[in-house]
Amino acid sequence: MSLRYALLAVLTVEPMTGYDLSKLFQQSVSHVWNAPDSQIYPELKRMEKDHLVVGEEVPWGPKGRKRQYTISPEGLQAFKQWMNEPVAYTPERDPAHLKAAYLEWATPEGARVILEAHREHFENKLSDWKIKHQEIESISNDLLSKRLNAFPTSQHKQIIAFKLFTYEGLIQRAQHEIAWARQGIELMSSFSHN
Amino acid sequence: MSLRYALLAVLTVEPMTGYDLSKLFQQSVSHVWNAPDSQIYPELKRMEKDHLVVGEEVPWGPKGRKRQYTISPEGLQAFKQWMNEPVAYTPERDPAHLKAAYLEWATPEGARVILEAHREHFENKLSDWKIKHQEIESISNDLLSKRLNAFPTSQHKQIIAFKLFTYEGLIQRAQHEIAWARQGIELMSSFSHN
DNA sequence: CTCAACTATCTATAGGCATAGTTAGTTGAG
DNA sequence: CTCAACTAACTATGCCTATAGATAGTTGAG
Repeated sequence: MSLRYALLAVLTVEPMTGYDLSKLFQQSVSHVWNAPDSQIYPELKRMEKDHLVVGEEVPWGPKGRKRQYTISPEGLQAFKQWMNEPVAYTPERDPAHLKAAYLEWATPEGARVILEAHREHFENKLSDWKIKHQEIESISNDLLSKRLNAFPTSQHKQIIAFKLFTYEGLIQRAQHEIAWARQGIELMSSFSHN
Repeated sequence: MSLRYALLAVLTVEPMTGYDLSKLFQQSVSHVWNAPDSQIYPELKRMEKDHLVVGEEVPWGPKGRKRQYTISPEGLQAFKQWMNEPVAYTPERDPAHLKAAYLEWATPEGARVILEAHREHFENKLSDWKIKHQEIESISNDLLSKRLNAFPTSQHKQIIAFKLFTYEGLIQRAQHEIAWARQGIELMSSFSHN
């Protein structure tokens, strides 16, 4: 159900088409909540049916048409309500730690590859999240600029602070995962050296 | 697809019924991979159809029957193969960080409640994971004892080391999440104090 | 003996999600 | 002018998962 609210969050900035939202998700929102377009289009339709957004056909070129979605007062209220509810935590389902618990079944090389891949995976994440953090700090992100413009200057500091806080959390998590993978690699070495 | 391998991992120790596996998941495996019984029973059937496990009806009391599953050579091979493949990372989908990025839409009290709940959620996890860690260290876990008995003593240190490594990672992650929530709570305070 | 708690298994339903297409119009470089 | 790249939107399929409930036998405390 979070997809719905992730979409509403973006639509608080300005009206957008499914395509716009899909691109935005690929570029930026997907760092915290990934969704392919095949999920976004039907969800927007459902949201329209539930009156959370208003869809409107707008021309695009001579013959083309596109559907632009605007958040409705009802949608804004639903979003605010969700924003004041505690997070719905999903049950633990961690493929990396599941596999780690049974590494004795892997060959030494296999275990090493798995741990190296873990490190690499989170090093990529780390670099993505650091870029996002930088973007927020320097307000070089288009969507953030627009968002800030819709709020009084007095609130800008807060809005930025929450986004930096979010990405700082992700950066720290990535660093933790990298450190953990390194521990595992060291553990492997300690086994092969005796 | 991880559920299948989580089940195989447990079945490497000894044959079990769906009920046994379901209880085990609730008590211990669910710390890394949660699954309700309604998922376990049909998955076991599918695994039997795929010849990864062999099901056998055994009597239970005077009239009762239960179905016990034994891992097959084919199942063991499939498990070992999975254990030598890199982890299949799922796309980012983090409800807590999604919400955190838009905390300016929550009321100050709402934001505080969300952050406190995050801290509490991971404090509960932390205590669960610490208990598991302790259990592994002292080998007071039944399943682990049985697992060790099936391996030569020379390998015990390694098997234990990997399990400790797994739970150490989870413990560190919980500590990171708790620290992050605290940072957020402090951030909230800094706003209300001026 | 009886009842509650537990063991054991399974069904149903609906939603979320991954993956892989399909169709049609637009735009800009060469 | 034409073609590739892009914009735009959607469909299909199947798996995975959440939640809820159904059914039947067993065991042990009192």
